[in-house]
Amino acid sequence: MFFTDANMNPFGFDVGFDAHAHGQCVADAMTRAGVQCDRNKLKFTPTRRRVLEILLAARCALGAYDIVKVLAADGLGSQPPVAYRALAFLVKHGLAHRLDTLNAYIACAHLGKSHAPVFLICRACRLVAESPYDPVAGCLVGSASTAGFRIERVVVEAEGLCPECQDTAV
Amino acid sequence: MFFTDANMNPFGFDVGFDAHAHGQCVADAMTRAGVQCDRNKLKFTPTRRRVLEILLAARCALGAYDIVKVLAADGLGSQPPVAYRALAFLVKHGLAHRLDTLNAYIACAHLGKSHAPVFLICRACRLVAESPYDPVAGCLVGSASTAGFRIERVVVEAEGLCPECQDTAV
DNA sequence: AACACTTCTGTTATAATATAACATCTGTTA
DNA sequence: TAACAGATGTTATATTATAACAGAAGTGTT
Repeated sequence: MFFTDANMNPFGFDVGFDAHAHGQCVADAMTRAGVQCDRNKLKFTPTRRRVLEILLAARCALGAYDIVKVLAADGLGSQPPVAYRALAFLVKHGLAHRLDTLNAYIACAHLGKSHAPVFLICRACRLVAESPYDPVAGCLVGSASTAGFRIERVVVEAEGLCPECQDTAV
Repeated sequence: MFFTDANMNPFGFDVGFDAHAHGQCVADAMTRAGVQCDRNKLKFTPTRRRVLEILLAARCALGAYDIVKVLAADGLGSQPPVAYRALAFLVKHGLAHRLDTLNAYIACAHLGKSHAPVFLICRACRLVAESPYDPVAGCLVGSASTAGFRIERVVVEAEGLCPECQDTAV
């Protein structure tokens, strides 16, 4: 796993689901997601549930078509729009994130907290560490708005190798 | 244009080619690119030249297939790999950048200086401001390496509206 | 219950982005 | 000149994403 200190590093990165009973962790996250949807009067439908479950279980970034395959195997819709719609819902409501540098999706590791996330992405195993606070965005927003630019979204993604992959990967 | 103070804001963003004789500016940038290629023993072939010229002239982010269309009109290769190869060359050697949030490409606004760029991207007009220094990366790299993660590349892209587009765009 | 309304689902088709693979050409160097 | 590395041209295909429309399911109103 990435970090030893209670799964956190000083910067606040959190791998989310590692070095523990993962099944329980997924279940907990699903419960929290359900509560959050209820509170916000969002419909946590079977497809949306299942897609979040798939992302949580995977622990690493999945492409939309990876999701399509699993859904099809499950007997849920087997066409791309089914997965894309569920992913759009999850991303819109902060239950998952899209990684623009990978064209991939990952479950949110900080459910419930509003945040502009920062990612560390291992290019070998695709494991992703997510930090909930974004020092960059803060800095950028102030500076850009001084210049008259109105920032709506900041993407910060760092690619590299996680400790596990540094020996084996090229 | 974005910034009034000599085309720079306090953060260092630079739109590169605005509010001036753009043709001359493109020509200058092409010359600098040529010099840089010579110095590094890189082959600045006609297709590569032309693609950089197209990006410089456009001033905003272009998709690979925008390039393909122009190349085809020029009688240079008309198939996608022609454009992708030239873009790969330009990006690899720092003459252009890829914007991962847009799947688009833009000429480098800071030729010759090695830099990990930060972008402000207007989602309406696709004009892009580029900062050559990356305070984020510095911060991230230190923190991530403490955690054992080896960062190889950091992507920082802020999307929003430039001053020109804030009134007209939704 | 019947209705209008909105949202979600299922499906077909297609758009947009990107690369694999291979033959050929070109310049450089031994 | 032969051998090599790298650049180009071309065909085909992979990968990622969305448009469009019909139908089903929930919600609220009369």
